[in-house]
Amino acid sequence: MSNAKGLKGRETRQRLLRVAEGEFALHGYHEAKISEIVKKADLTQPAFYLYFSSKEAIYEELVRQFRTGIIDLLESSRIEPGLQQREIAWRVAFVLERILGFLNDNRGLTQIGFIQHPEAEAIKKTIVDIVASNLRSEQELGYFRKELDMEVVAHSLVGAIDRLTVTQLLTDRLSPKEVARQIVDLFLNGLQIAHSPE
Amino acid sequence: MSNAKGLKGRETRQRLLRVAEGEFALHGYHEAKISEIVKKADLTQPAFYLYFSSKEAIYEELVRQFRTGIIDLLESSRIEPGLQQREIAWRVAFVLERILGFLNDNRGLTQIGFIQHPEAEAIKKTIVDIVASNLRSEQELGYFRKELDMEVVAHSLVGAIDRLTVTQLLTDRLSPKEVARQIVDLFLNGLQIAHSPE
Amino acid sequence: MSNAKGLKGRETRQRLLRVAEGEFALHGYHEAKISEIVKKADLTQPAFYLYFSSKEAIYEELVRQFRTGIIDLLESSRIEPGLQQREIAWRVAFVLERILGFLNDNRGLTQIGFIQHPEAEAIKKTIVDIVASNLRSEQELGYFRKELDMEVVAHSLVGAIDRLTVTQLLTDRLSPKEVARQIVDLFLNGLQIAHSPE
Amino acid sequence: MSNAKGLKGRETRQRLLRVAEGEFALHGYHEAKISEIVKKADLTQPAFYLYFSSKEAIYEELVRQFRTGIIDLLESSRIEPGLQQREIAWRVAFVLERILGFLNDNRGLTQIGFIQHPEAEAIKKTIVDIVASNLRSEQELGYFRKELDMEVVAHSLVGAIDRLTVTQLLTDRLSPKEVARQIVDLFLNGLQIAHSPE
DNA sequence: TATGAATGAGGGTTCATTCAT
DNA sequence: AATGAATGAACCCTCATTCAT
Repeated sequence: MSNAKGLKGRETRQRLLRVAEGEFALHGYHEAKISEIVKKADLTQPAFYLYFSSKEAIYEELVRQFRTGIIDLLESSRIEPGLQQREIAWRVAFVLERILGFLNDNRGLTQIGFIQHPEAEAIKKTIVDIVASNLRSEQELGYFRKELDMEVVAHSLVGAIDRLTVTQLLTDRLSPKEVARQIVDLFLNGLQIAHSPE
Repeated sequence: MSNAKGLKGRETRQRLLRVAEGEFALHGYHEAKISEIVKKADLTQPAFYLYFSSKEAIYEELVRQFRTGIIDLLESSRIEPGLQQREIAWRVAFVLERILGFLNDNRGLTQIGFIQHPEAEAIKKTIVDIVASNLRSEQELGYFRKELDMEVVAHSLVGAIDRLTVTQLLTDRLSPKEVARQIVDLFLNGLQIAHSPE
Repeated sequence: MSNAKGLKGRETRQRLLRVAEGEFALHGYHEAKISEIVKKADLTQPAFYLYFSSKEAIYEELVRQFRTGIIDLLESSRIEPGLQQREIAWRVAFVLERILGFLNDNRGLTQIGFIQHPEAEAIKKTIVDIVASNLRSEQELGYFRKELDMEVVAHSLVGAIDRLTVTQLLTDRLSPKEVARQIVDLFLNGLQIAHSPE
Repeated sequence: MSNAKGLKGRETRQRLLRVAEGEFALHGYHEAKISEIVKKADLTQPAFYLYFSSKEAIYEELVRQFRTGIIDLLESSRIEPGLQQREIAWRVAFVLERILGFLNDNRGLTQIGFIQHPEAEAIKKTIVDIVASNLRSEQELGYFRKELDMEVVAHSLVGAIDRLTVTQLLTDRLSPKEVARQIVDLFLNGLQIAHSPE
């Protein structure tokens, strides 16, 4: 329950977090068992409660780790104004790649905080807000079509990220860079062949 | 376990299914309690087992209802070839609207079979396959850009549907028709203002 | 609960008894399920209670059938006095064969009333009493050795019958006649080669 | 499930085994309740599952204890060849007394493993095999009558042991020694007064 | 004579959590 | 910093039995 200051204590705590991450990611909150976590961490059940006050507490801590990570990333990725039209694609792709890279590098946390936890909804909402705000800036600068509702677009983007993360990234089918490229191409240019509006 | 033939039996069974749908949708599989389901259905626990062999069995039946519904819908929505370029948007929007309408009309089932059940992943994959196959037909007919990987596009589309369903549809913010319109506009035309390719 | 007088009723009752005999014999009292009995008798559960007041009631009735049968048999088999020494073996073998024949012809009842029911102990005790009484008569007439405790002998005899019934009779390895012959030979003459007591 | 290593744990485990032995012996498998066992062992139900994985598991362990005990006893009791005719009776009586002593000293286990468990049949078969093999040796050495089927004799002997254990031993009517003496006398010499075969 | 529908009572088992050391 | 031992609180499920028709 205390943050146990000694070195050994800190290590044990980390071990529990890492094992728990794996178990939660794999089985979900309910099917993940404290008994299994401590066994894999080479500890007894009471020891668990030396470091975390409850099963929920460690789960929440993992969610917090995810949220902090992703939010920090997004905050530091605001696209500065004043870009040229053609630079935008590059810039957006770059930000997207960083996000996907983060998800890819933190698969357990992603599974927990981006997919299964009830709060995933809230986290996604936060992302959507940031993205939508970015998009609106560009829109006002005349880069994007005026008639689009940028909140809907942002939700769609997050949806695409979600699905492609689960099906391509976490299954090692595509790299973050490749996924980013395809999303950007699709979202910027759409499906249809541009028909010269004469 | 048996399908109890009389009229009353059938009604009771339906009542259990409807109540269970609500409970599972609201609380998820584990937090949903048989005791609560039967209480809301005005029955005792043993009565439950007259109609379903286990908690899992009724959950699976609900998932099956969802899958059957959505798959049937998709199968009957294949876009026939030979459309004009500008008809496509209409047609796609129409199909999309039907899908969103189904999700909207079956909120409990959607929550269970499209979001929370492990098999949701498989169901989405099936949808993706059908959609991708449709898209590739159009692509070969020259309507869509050759350089797009239609599987990735299909995943993105499903992701967008997923997110917009949860955030707009199930929260009564937008109607199926409106969501469909926006998705189609975004996916067909993209974000950027078409720059006349001189 | 009533003895249901009509013909059809009597038939149904018999069917239930026969099916129950099989189920109880095969699975024992607790593992035998009313649901299974009625299913095999092509009836519904409430119908069962038209003929028997409870699960225990039908079980007891079967035990009663067994006890009545075997006791009647024994009562009618008292060995009349005045036999010659060498006739005794024949006579005893005959009685034994009848008993074994009864057990063999009523396998289900035997399993229930002779092996598994708590009252089997009492039934065996009754048999032992009758047999011991018979044996003591012969003993007093000078046919059997004076130093033997006939109650112990009777218990041993019943034990032999028990085991040989289960292992030889009910498995169709030996016939009642053959089992009777061997038991009589063993119990009358013993294992050892008679050493002429010079 | 685990063998809980500390001293206290081992004691608790033994307590559970002893209490369970009594309950199973008295009521049989189905009527014996875990709730009653733990109450008599001064524990709560979950504690039971610290030591045994299920109700069946502890029952099986008791059966195993019985089987191991009796088989070990029998294995160490093979009658060595080369005995004089008149020593045989002594020797057989001694072995029998040991067996009956074991049954007498382990009444709960005997009830469970020798009487009520389905496997009792198999255990008895094992005993019969060992006994029959012993008997056949003596028979070949000319001590016992050639015309006897020793398997049948062995079954009869086990039957006698069974019945006399239940009716005399477990009811404190006769001692193991006395029961052994009577069985040996009966089985070796038979009922009839040896008629000098002149 | 029989059935469709339902229930009361109880049983085994699991799991997060705590006490005492 | 950690463990052996134990528990409170639930939950799913089964089965004999009954009600109403």
